[in-house]
Amino acid sequence: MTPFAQHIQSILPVAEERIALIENRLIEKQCARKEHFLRAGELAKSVYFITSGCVRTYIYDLNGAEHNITFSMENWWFGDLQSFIKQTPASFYIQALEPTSVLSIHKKSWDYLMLEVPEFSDYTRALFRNTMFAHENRIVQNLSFTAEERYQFFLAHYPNLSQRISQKHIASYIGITPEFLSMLRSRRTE
Amino acid sequence: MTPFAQHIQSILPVAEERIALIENRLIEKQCARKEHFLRAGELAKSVYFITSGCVRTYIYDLNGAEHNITFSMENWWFGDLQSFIKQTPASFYIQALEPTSVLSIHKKSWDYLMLEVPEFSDYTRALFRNTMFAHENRIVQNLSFTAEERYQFFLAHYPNLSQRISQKHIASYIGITPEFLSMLRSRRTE
DNA sequence: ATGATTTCTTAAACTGGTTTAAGATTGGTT
DNA sequence: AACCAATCTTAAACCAGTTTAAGAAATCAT
Repeated sequence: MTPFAQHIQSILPVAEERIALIENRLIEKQCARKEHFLRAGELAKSVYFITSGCVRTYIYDLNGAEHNITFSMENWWFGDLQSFIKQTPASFYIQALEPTSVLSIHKKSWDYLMLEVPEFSDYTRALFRNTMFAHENRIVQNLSFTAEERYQFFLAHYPNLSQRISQKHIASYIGITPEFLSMLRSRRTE
Repeated sequence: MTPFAQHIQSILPVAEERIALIENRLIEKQCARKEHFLRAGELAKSVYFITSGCVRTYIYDLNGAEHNITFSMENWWFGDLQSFIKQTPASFYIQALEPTSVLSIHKKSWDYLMLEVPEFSDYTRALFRNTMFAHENRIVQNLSFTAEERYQFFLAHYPNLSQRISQKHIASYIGITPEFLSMLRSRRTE
């Protein structure tokens, strides 16, 4: 069984020949480190499932500073979903942090599967629900955790990622400067 | 047509007799100002659609300070969805800010409708997707906006709410103290 | 209406996190 | 191996937002 099929099975049980209907629509693609899958202003024509590597999704604020919104790694989907679903211009940049291999699905295939393969719409409903919960938890943390607590939570919940991603990017993700993160870390190990 | 039926129609087209199947499962309920629909630790047995009034969803942090996570008003659903869907203990408190009338749906009715009424599962998929997008936008704002920008965004996007809700609660929602919000406001009108 | 309670404002002292800057360390490229 | 660029660290000055406190204004209950 492919990693993608295993992933679907981990979310909800689907017969293998039905999974094949989905996999037929996926297209393999590679991106080198630092290459972009998407830039703000473009139209998101696909979303992507990572088979190896990792990416960051980020924006620029009004002062031109970058803010990392999400990291994604193996067996996660990524993409600018609002742009993809509504077919409006993207607000996110998405960049490979490592050489990254993905399975991409085009909007036309997505719409086809949503109509014709009920298992796919069940699967995406579960994905969206999980994402909604994850986002809700992150909002709660942003409102009620200190910088140090957000950093500890990140370490505890994404131990793999914290090895693979530079502190600069982690700092941006939890909403602090790299200098302050460096200070938090030295304070911890003293 | 009832306000609830109108609401569904505004999300996706559904035949009126199918909407009736959903409405049959809804139960009217009232809460006085300051009463709670739910408390952290309880099991969320229902979620609620507001026909009049408004509520706040909030948590306590480790220091015992409250943080408002969401406000909800007419034609919005509210509830601790993670508790409701997963049937785990709630992490949120939900309190009426005004005398509030709701239509509640019990978990058993929800599960029934999800299985037996495809229009309902389509409708909830759309709701979840919209909520996911709204949460994503809020995360972006929390990372990239200043307190003043978050306040201006709140005023622009929820003009009704900002009339009905105390500044203390708005301050908590945007993640600042009431004193600092008061200062921002006086600075603006100078 | 009246008093009691909660909310809002103002202001001074304070703190968590930023900015600036410069040096040390790591990593990528040839 | 050696260079160049990017990342990480440290530290001092700084600022956005908090804390504390006390008075003014609005809201609530009787």
